[in-house]
Amino acid sequence: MYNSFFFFIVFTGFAFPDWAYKPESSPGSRQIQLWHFILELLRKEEYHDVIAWQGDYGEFVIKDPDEVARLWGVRKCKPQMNYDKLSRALRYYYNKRILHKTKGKRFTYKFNFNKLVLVNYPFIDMGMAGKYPQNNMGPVPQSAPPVPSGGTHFRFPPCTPSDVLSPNEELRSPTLFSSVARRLARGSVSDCSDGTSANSEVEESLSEEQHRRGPGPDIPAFRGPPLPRLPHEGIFRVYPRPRVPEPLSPFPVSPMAAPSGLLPPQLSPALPMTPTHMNYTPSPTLSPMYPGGSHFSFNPEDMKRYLQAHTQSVYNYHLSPRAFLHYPSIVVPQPQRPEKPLHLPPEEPPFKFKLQPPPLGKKQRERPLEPGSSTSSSSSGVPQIKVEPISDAEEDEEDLMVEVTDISEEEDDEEVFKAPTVPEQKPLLLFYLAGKRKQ
DNA sequence: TACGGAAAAG
DNA sequence: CTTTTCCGTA
Repeated sequence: MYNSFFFFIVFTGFAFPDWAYKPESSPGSRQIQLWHFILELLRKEEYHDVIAWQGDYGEFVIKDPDEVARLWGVRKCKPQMNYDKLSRALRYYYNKRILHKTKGKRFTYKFNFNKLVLVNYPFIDMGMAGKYPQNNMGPVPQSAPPVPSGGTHFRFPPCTPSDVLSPNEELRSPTLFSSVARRLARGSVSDCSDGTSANSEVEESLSEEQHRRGPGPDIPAFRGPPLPRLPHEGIFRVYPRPRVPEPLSPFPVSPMAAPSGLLPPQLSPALPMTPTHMNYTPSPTLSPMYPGGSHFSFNPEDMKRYLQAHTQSVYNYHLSPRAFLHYPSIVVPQPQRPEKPLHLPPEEPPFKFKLQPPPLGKKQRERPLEPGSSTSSSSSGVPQIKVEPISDAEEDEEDLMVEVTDISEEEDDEEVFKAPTVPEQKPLLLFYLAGKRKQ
């Protein structure tokens, strides 16, 4: 049922923005993208002197810009690559929300994903864990996502999502998700593919991982054994039971590994200065995720709350709902509004919005009309709008927004609605969709 | 050092 | 589309 998808997603913290789903290497995938490359370097301790997690959660510092640029150049077969160019590419991620700059800190950028999934789903292996158990010295950067390495793959709990969420709680739209499927096919990956010596370092280590067979504690993330129907599942892994933190893991201690009493403290280290704004944070005892024993416990009520909170946080952290869209059958529960149908009337948004022009890149500004584009229904009709919360001067303005994308038609993204995060326990969210355009 | 426009490339 | 390349501005 759709539930399995949804459940899986929620459960595994699959609510990453779509960019986070691109597999490191998948057949037919495209060229590797910079953000992914950065992630690769970050998870390998051999590059810790060049680039490493540092600072706030999700923050990383490029210690040696020239080297990073060089490596990138090697990977992309662009010998002329330099930090200036690389950084330009990085800046293009700002609007995409993949990254943002940590102002005041030189060469420091921050990934936009952590707050949510990583914080709430510490047991998910995003592939950030190093594969080199030895050598973990130094203080663990809190900036690194909590990634216990090793562990079993997620399994659906004994109860189905429907046990937790009633149908009407779903935010569901068949058309909405229709286009999603095709996106699944999109890959992103890597290899310059020439296999030349040029791809040395990074490539080499990657290859090593990539060619490794069979799931193991050290399996590189992004490549776990595939679960049926979930092409990307390899990206994340769930750790149902406590494990000993891996030395190399960015995190000193895996939240999951700790005894219940320690859980709370351990969850936070990852996000020291960044408030989570969760309406509900699963406690060791309450959280269905908590591996109090060897298995999950699923208290319907808790689960329900958990899921709701999670979903809410997904939006709060502006992880684009697009993430959900990858799964045609998934549905998003409406946070804090369990009993109501999800479709919010566009006319009555739960929040105050400030209309803002879409973060158009120049590309959108000047969009030559395309003759004969059958799919271009969007251009004329629905205006693209981006809504931004009026008030929310948070330290993390961006992260506090709710972002919604409408994909009623094709795939796409850019029409984004943002709603302010509702502090405390207000009902949150969401979104809804409006027109969208094809990119 | 950082940002972002422009245009080109793949 | 994403990234590369170039560049003016702050």
